[in-house]
Amino acid sequence: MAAAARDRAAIFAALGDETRLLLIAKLCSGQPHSISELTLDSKLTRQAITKHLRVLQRAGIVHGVRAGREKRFEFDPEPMQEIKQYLDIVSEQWDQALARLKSFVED
Amino acid sequence: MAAAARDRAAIFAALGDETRLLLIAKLCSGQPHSISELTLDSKLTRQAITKHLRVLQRAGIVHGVRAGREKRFEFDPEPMQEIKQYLDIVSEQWDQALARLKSFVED
DNA sequence: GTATTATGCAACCTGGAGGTTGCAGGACAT
DNA sequence: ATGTCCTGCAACCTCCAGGTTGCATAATAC
Repeated sequence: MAAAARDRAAIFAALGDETRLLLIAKLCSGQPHSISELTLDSKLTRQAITKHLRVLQRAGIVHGVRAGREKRFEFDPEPMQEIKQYLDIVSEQWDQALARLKSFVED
Repeated sequence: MAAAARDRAAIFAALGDETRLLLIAKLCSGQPHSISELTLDSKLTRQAITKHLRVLQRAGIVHGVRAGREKRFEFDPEPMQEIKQYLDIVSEQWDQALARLKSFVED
């Protein structure tokens, strides 16, 4: 279950695009949105939005559900939790390093 | 101070590479490392590592300090804190959305 | 049945990310 | 003073991310 470095890098990479962050902002508010709806809020083509959604889906951040002739995408919180844990670990290591440095100086 | 979406995307993009995550892992443990030292742990060229360090530096995650003939890089925690806050906001929005859905169903 | 709407697929283009090699220059040891 | 070590710069290569256009197809509306 403990995601490998590759997986984390993939999640970060999926978040490393402004358009995709905007898509996440829309989808994490609860309501699923179809591709066409998401395209309306953007200056890009429907195909571009589709590709961005695929990137997010491959990272596990969203998933699509067929609903008749349209495909609704909804948010998936697990990957964000995963990298949040990772950021916590890094911060903790850094804080411990600072603490060691401080106690060394005070000796 | 409140980072724009572009800045966050840049930070995420900088973290979206396995090699750079490894560099961060080394540097967040406290001790600064020179480019040559960091190259030894990798299968890549010194130039490749240099480029990765520049990407991290442009995102504000590390900074380099000249020390004689070598340049030591050290970790910088602010950007990670920044995106951690962002992830908290997204999670909170999602939780609130779930809560609204739950209370709606229970009516 | 026909028109419209939502999506999928494929080809294509462009720029930049990631990587290498080669050379030049500053700093250190002896 | 000379050789060695660490770094910077520049040119180059390859490949894929991001974006577009055009056409095909399934589902809804009328």
